[in-house]
Amino acid sequence: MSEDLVGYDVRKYRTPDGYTSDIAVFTIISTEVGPYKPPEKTLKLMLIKRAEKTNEGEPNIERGKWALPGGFIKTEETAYEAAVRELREETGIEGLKIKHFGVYDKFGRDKRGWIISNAHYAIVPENELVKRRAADDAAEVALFSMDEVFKLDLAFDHKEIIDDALWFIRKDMSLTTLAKNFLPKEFVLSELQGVLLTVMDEPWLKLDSQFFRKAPTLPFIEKVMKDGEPQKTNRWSKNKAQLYRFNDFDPYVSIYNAKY
Amino acid sequence: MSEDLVGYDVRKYRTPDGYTSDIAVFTIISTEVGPYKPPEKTLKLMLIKRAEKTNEGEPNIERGKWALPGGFIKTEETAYEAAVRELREETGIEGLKIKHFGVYDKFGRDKRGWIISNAHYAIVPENELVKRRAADDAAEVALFSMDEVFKLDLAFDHKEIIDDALWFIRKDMSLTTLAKNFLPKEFVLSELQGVLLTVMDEPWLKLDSQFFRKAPTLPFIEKVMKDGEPQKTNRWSKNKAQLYRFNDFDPYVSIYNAKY
DNA sequence: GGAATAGTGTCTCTTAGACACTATGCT
DNA sequence: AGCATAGTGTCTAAGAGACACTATTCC
Repeated sequence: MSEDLVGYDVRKYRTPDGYTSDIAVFTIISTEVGPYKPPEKTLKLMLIKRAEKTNEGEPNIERGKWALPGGFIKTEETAYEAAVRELREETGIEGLKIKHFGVYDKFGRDKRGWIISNAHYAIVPENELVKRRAADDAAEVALFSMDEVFKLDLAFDHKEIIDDALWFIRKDMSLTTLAKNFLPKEFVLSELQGVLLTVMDEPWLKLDSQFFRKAPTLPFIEKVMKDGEPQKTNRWSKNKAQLYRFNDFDPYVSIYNAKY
Repeated sequence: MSEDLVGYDVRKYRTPDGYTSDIAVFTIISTEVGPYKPPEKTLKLMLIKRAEKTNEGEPNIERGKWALPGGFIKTEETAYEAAVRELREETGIEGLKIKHFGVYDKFGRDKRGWIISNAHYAIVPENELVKRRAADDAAEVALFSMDEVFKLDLAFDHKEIIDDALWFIRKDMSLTTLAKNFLPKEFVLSELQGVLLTVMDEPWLKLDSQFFRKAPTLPFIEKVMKDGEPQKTNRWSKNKAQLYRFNDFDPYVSIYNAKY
């Protein structure tokens, strides 16, 4: 502690015992259900199984339980930078959407002392997940659907953090173009529909005729064109389908002129 | 630090030197412009002037500059609880809307060491602000309009925090019923219009005929009734105006079915 | 032809947006 | 009467929602 801090009552203003970043890594996994059919999509969360022993051979805290990847923040690093670094260390992936969504600082949440955790969520396109690998004190890495996650024995207060992460993902999926982080650069309307349906539950998304009419008019996506010709693919169907991409339009909505 | 933490490299995983809460206290001040006229409303922020000396007589850090109220978090307290406590200590007000919106943990933001700040915003209805008083190391308290705030010499990285707070207030005003925290329990449509206009800038809000037609249909406000009769007031006009209140409806919007 | 994906045609009903108009009450 | 606030009447055009219909391609 620097000398300027003398004069503050240490008993009253205790400094934290640790400062960490945790990351809820989400992806949407496509399960092929047959040729020329859009695959089923499921939202999955990456968790690691905590090792039995630390690197020093001591019994690890919360050993054997499933936990969010994360760890202590290094000197001269912010919580966000630590999240980026840890995601790279534990999965080998870079350049992803990472967002800070909360602070968990309740005394007693970690038995080792007053440990403050900064919670982030990250979105990984599924094709990037191939090269993931366990690291450091992580014994095992696995993907779970949300149903499965809440049946697990989770470490620390990670159940609460995951609950909150899910809430933020749903909110940001509705209010921002977060969906683009789950999709390839160029995609087909049924892929967008599939991603939205893994998280949102609005009737017009399910009715094809409504969705296919409305979606092309959304101001934040546009047809992929090449030499003046619209580009199409038959990735998922016998019939060719138009490719779309997200543009830079920044949507803004308000409850005061929404539909209800 | 508890014994379970031995084994972690202290040079690599430095613990923070301090953990604080800062609060951006907003209010909307009405300036009377004449009898039977709706008052002009202005968004204001409460700031305190940092004292020249600490309680111990030492020269204070960032002395003389204007700063957000806040302070160190006590043992076994969360950042949110500290914000509630500090707002009470510095203004004498309780039971307000307080929301955490960010963490400021960049190394070097405070010259005393690695001090992490949890930023909150709070909304105060203007009539509550009468009883405010300076406290602790605060020499002076004052309200500033946003124009004035950004001309001041602000302490630490508080300019950045205030910028962000303003962004969150605007967003939450559009997306939640935050406006109700600026209004009395029962209000008149022109009051709601005034509050929204201090922060938002949408054309239909300014056009009376559109606003007065649309607002009564919003699902989250309702007419105040008494004995089956709609309650009216002539608080602001010669003509009697209908009173409204917020109900418990929780609005939900999405960019995918909004208007553009 | 059959089956599946990817759309389009057309109708109805509601709402946004614009602008003129009425209602009330104080001076 | 004049003026200010607080609304309402009425028209037009755009969009939501529903359902039937077409288009393409593989088997």
